[in-house]
Amino acid sequence: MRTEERALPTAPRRSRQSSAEARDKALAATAELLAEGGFQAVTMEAVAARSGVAKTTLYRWWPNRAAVALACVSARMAPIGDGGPAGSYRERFQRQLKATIRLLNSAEGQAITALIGAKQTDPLLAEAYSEQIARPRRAQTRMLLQQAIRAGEVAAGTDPDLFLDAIYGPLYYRKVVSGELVTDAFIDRIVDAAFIAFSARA
Amino acid sequence: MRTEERALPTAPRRSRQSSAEARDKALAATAELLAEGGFQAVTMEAVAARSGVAKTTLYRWWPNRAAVALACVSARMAPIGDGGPAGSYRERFQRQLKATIRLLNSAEGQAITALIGAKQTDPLLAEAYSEQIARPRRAQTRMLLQQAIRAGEVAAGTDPDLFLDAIYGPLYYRKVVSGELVTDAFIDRIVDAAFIAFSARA
Amino acid sequence: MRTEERALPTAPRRSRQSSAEARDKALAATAELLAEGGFQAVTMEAVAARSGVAKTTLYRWWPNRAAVALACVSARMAPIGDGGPAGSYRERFQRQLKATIRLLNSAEGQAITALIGAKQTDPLLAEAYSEQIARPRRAQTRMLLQQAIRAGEVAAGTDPDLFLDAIYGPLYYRKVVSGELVTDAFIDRIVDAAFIAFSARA
Amino acid sequence: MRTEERALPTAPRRSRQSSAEARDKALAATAELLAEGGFQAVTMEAVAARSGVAKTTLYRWWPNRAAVALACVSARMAPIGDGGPAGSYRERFQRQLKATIRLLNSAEGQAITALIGAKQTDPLLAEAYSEQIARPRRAQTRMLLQQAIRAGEVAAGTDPDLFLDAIYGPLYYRKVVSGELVTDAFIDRIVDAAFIAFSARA
DNA sequence: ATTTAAGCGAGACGGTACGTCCAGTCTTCAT
DNA sequence: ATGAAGACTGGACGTACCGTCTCGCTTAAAT
Repeated sequence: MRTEERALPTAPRRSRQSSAEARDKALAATAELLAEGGFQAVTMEAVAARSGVAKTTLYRWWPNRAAVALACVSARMAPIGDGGPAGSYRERFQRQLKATIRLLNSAEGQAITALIGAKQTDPLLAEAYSEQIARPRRAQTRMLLQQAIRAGEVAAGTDPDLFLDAIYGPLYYRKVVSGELVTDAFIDRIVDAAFIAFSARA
Repeated sequence: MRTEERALPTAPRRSRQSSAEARDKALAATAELLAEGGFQAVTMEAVAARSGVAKTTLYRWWPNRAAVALACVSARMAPIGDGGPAGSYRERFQRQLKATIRLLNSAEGQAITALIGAKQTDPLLAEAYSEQIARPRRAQTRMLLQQAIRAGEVAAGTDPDLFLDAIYGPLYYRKVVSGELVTDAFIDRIVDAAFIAFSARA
Repeated sequence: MRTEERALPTAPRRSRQSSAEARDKALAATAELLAEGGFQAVTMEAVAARSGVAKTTLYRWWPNRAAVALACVSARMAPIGDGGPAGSYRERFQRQLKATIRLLNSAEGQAITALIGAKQTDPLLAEAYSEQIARPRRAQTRMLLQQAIRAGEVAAGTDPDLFLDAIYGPLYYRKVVSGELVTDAFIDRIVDAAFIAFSARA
Repeated sequence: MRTEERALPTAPRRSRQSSAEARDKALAATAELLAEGGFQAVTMEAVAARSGVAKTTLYRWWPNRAAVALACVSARMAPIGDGGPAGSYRERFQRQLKATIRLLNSAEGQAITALIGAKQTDPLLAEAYSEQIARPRRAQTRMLLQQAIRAGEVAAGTDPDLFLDAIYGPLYYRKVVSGELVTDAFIDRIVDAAFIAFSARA
């Protein structure tokens, strides 16, 4: 079960009907290319050829291939769940992180890590990633944390970003930096550790 | 992709003087290019032009530009310190992480994060990165952790990789994924949390 | 970088104007562009942007950029003079050719030679050029020649086109084909030669 | 712009073999394209596609499509004849001009007039045209004229360029500027006129 | 002392993709 | 219902690097 679906900050404000059509065709083709060959396969030429949208039009709307891929991922990425209503907040976080790693391991997730990779050398992409991917997801997880704090499972004065980085950090670190497999057991123990360190009684 | 240089095919290795010379010139040029324009500037053409080493020769030793950059960084990166002898192991870890983030924030660090970015879509580079950068550093930090365990500051049964990912994960997460600034206070608190969660008495 | 679509410019100001008004504005803009950057600068996009006339409207009136430039030149080109009343017809022709070469050397003349260039690969433009530029001018010079014939300076049976091509040909040849400078002395001698060859006594 | 291939730097003792091969293939494809669709059809993309030579390589040797077409025409254009040995010099010039107009009316000639057109707005092409097409042909016709002068058919003091422009000018004028048909009779009469105007007795 | 071939510089080559410009067409919307 | 605004497809442009491929040259090792 999902919480209420928040609209992503993508507000397609278009004044031309056909522009939305071209945009949709382009993003659909991008999604196909992502699924087939990953981020590498998302070249402007390929998107243009696949979608029937002229390259000129692609460049009218996005400055480069990373922006296209980002728009595609951002538009299609399922919103983060709240881990369901059942169980403790510790368990809900564990479910949330497991959902996250499943997403990152999917074909769509390959696009996300590729975008994280690409933004290391592209400040504009980094900014766009923050706005469209990182911040919305962080906002959602922060809400769950605040509930956990109100429920007394996490200490009252806990810095939300510190806590969330403490649990999401190891996950992304393994996925993006060290390349080690992220197991459910790893997630359980990382979340356990955070709930110990930031427990109300600590 | 191979880590350092490729093995020469023939056993009777004629140690030609200039091969090492060409390799050194190439890496020196790479270091300059990294400093000047980051990883983006390290193209095979630029390295060849800058170093006076023929492109052919570069490809004889490295399969692509990422491998060259990796060899350069790997050769020049200072080994991780052990945090110095003074103070508790908690403090030594904090010093070690602060040294790490200073490295990542340097010009050389831009190359490292760029390589982490590039390896998201290049499995051979990912493997080479693991071999040359990640594993050696992890081995060093694991030794420090084992000392901390022997000293009783960390619980005896602690999984070293779990503990180390718990402290390095948030650091790299901020640097590579979220892009937020990594402050000394953040490091202190992350390490504090890990020492609480994995303390001997837990 | 923009994530979704780039911002559309605001405040679309639309006001209707008469067709003649649009045509005049377009030709005025064309004249400016011709003066600034020659025929190369006369693109439909540039004329539209400069004049405030929509590209659609330009295409309603002219089939392509060459036609626009031609219309501009044709509308603004001073009619050929008759060399003034004074002197012999030989001298009047010499004055007329000198005026022609001065025109061709002017900024407007650059447009004319560019149009002559463009019509080599554009039959419609070639036809339009003939109608609007070549024929009217030839008609004027033919009248002068007929006067010269009546005055006895040129032989009675002279084919007008042959005579006129004999004097205008070398001028345009130098200007358009060989690129050599056309001096007043060259014109004098070419006209002299024609008057010798086609003199009444020949 | 360079005429044929760009000057190799120093020490061109490198294998010119492969470069000549690519050059030949490119020019052969260009000739086909010229024959099929005229100068318009000679695009770098088309030459590359047709010849199997990479676009990069085309740009290595020629700066733009006009230069390619020029190199093609220049390499394949038959040298001007001397009009054959028989008859008077007047007749030899008439034969020479008739051969010239036949050339200009051929498929190859379309390329020449198109190049003359293109050079109106491309100074580098204009220079290359002069060097490779105009000057060599003028040198040949000037030799014939000098023989005519020595033979007493043309006055001794005649300026060669003036005489030659007087006969070639009307030909090119009709072909390039006015678009009128150039008949054999027209050529005969133009040459007659020049021989009258510049006759030894004049 | 003479081969001999590995390693080298130089750089041309076929390619892929880039990002841009402009052409000419088509749709929408305001007046 | 006209015409300005401007989005669209499409073709070609000229550039940057890629990774591959001869070439000859140099020189150390093995004769």
